[in-house]
Amino acid sequence: MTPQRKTDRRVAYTKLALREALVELMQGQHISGITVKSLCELADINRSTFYLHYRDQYDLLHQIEREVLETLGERLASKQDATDEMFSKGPISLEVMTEILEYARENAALARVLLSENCDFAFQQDIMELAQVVVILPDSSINQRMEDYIVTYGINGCIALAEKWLDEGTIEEPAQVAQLMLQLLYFGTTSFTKG
Amino acid sequence: MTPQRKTDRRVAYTKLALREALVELMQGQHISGITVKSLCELADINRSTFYLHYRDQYDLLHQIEREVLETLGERLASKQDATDEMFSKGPISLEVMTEILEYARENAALARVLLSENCDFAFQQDIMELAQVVVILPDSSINQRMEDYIVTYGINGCIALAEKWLDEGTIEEPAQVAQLMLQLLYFGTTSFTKG
DNA sequence: TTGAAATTCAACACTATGTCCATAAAAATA
DNA sequence: TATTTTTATGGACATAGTGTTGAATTTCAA
Repeated sequence: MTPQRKTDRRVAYTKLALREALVELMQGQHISGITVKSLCELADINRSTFYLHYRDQYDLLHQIEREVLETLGERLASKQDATDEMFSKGPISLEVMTEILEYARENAALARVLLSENCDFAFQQDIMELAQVVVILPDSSINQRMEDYIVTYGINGCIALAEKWLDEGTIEEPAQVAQLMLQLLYFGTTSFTKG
Repeated sequence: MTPQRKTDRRVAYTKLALREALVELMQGQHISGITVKSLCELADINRSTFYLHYRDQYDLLHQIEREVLETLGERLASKQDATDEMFSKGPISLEVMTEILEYARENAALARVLLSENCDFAFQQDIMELAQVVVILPDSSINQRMEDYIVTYGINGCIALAEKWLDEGTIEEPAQVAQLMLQLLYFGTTSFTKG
């Protein structure tokens, strides 16, 4: 009987080292420009060992992405339960957006890389889907095409804002940034204009 | 006396062929994953000839980018003269935004590639700087950090919207899309809500 | 038509790839 | 602790792209 084999310490270390190496290298270049050799040299892992676990650098990246989404999903689940009663199908709540930004801050280096242009996967969309972002108010009078444009606008604006926030060291509090995002999303820039 | 040597037809053809090959390949993959060899095979140009004109694939891309910015800049110059009197330092005008989108539509394949994630250069920022985007109204009461966040949000939202518009075949008219962008920028999503 | 310029072609050393196998090291288990 | 299983290492291999070179060829402009 082999009751769910525990993960070998060596495997755990190998994966951890390669993960950290990838995040470090992706701070400076796009995933498709990163060689398996450079990854292994930085991680001090034999190149043969790499191929024992991953197909290529994309495979490694995707596995990291999957893990992040899973972890974040679990964190959001509890928060969303609380707000589901109020907004069964409404715009994203301040609580959920704040929770996402708090998670991003706690894993800043990783989050920066995954949101950056050095990441080829459509990771951003996944995050926002996870957050059940419904940008448009339910009683809108516009058609589907317009709505899609507006969602695209809002999601990408928020992601770019988050990336800038991370790049500059997350000076503001997550709740503050979440507040800014939602205000921009719903009321635009003129809501910041001096009366 | 060599009075501005005319460009050799052969050189012109070589550059054109390589340009088109790059745009085609970049529809499917990131610039850093494109090999010089594949470029030359698609363009049916000898690899030695490539190196006669460009250092690598990035060099080729940057030259294209420079050319596009120059051409667009000239087109915007005339439009901006007209609006400069009204908004010496205000938000981007509907005319300028429309002009940008018209140019993008006329060069859709190229524009899609340059705005996509397959392009590593910060091409988007350059375009918006060229358009002298001032997102915030001049009499705003917020500080510099907030203003920067808001500009980032707006620019990236607009670019993502434009990219989607291009990807789907530029069904709407440029003026229509420009109108949508400015409304989102200034008044947010709630301005689309049914009264 | 002729000289100049651009392109082609073959060859070069160099580097990364993905795979393989034998060996060594470490972990899990009896 | 001793043994077995698993994992990591190191070397070798053919393959493919890189950037450069020099000679031959083609095309252009005048």
